Amino acid sequence: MLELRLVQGSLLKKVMESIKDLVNDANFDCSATGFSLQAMDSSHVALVSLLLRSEGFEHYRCDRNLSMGMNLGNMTKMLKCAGNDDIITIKADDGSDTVTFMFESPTQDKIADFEMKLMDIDSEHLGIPEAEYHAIVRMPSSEFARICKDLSSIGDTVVISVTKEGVKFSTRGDIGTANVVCRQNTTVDKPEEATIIEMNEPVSLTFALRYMNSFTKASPLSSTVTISLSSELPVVVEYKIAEMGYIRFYLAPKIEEDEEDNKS
Amino acid sequence: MLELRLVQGSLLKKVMESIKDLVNDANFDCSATGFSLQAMDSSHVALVSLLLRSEGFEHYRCDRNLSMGMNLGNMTKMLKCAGNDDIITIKADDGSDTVTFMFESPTQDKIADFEMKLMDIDSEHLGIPEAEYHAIVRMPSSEFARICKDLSSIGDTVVISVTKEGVKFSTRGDIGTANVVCRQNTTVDKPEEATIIEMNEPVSLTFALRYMNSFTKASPLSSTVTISLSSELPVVVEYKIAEMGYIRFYLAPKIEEDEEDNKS
DNA sequence: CCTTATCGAG
DNA sequence: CTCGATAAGG
Repeated sequence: MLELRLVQGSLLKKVMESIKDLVNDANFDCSATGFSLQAMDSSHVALVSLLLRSEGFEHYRCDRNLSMGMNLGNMTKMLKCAGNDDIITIKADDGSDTVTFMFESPTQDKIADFEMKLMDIDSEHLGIPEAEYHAIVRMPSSEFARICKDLSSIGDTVVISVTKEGVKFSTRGDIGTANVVCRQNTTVDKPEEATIIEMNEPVSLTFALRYMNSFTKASPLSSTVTISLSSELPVVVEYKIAEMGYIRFYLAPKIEEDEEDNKS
Repeated sequence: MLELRLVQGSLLKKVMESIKDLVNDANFDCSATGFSLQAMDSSHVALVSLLLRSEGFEHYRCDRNLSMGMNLGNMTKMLKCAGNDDIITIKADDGSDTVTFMFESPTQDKIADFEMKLMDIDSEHLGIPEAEYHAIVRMPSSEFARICKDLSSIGDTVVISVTKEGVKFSTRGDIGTANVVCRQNTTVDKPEEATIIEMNEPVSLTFALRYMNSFTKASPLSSTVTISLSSELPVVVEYKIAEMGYIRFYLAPKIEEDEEDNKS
């Protein structure tokens, strides 16, 4: 028996909006710890890792670990039927091949339940080792989204280079080149507007903008984004989910032929 | 000679927006009582009935009964040329095969007239008998619209079931099922937010969501909608038009094979 | 937060 | 051309 009651239902709606374009089907894993998902994108290039901790739910009952295979498109359709300030409850009976989403309007006058078929999905659950990163950049999520969108109108890939002074996003395309530099800046009115760079070692890595632009769909979940970079490691783009956990996107850097001199 | 002056011209614009997708051509009937229309939708499944009483017009002159066949698409095009707070006057000379729409801006700085050709349309004017309904539900029109839209992302038909406690809207589709229950609720701040159920007998009927979603295009005309249901009778979905009349949509229930036991 | 208007995609 | 999604206003 599973029953998870999330008062701020819009969180789940936003989570789905941010991964449904990347992943078609995935297993949601439910344990005493929380509600989580780990999945490769459909072209097996990027990885999504979601955690919603049990403490973030108003009510969290999960009698035994459960892995529920869902079609994220269908799940998104159903969640779109929830109002933005509805309370969402996820329910599943043991051994059932369906999951039920219940939406309660704030006034309790309207109660909806949507039942969705579950599916069997093979998935290797990858252990993701904690790693030391050469550089960690924290910046406003909207600014990162804007930069990725802007650069993708010029080129297909972005080179992210971090030095003590700042982080540079560069691209190159048929019509020209573009560089956007964000200086470290901690002297802002609001902490979420800061750009903070923790750097042990300069790093410069190339990524496909197509994926970056997918990741930025999670921007509504958090006002800041954290980008963790190490040479030869996948970049981690993380959006914290207030009081609950995070959504993290992993993407391997491109090894560019004309950047051999970046290798040490 | 016909001359109808409607100060709140936006009413007529909204009326046209709410029926132009359902009906292509129709006769507008003009008498001392008012300006009215009755028409089957193009697939002869639903029926629209509009009444704008003469008292609702600032000036209403209709020397003799007149039936004017109009192409509603063309009429809508012309009405779109009226500002939302323009005064609209409908004019027709006796025996003329045209109708003129005159739009006056509130400041009288701009006066437009659009002349449209009339057409001959056969139409059996159906007498719609007043009926006793098993159940009448009044609820916010926006809520009804939202429910029909949400359910149509899951299935094609909606089962509307009324009990004393509330009204339930249900559907079923490939990806799962959905039920939305609205409880009777009269204790709200504003009367137009209430959900009121008058029920003589429980009723459960099935309708095509495609038509329901067409009907809800009339939501801007009224903050509440009234749904009148009886087994074996067409449902009536009514939007009152303040001070003037109503627009009513009639739709026959589907007789579902697997619901034979609903028949008494 | 809901409604409406404008824009972009299929 | 219709629709959905987004952005602005109430």
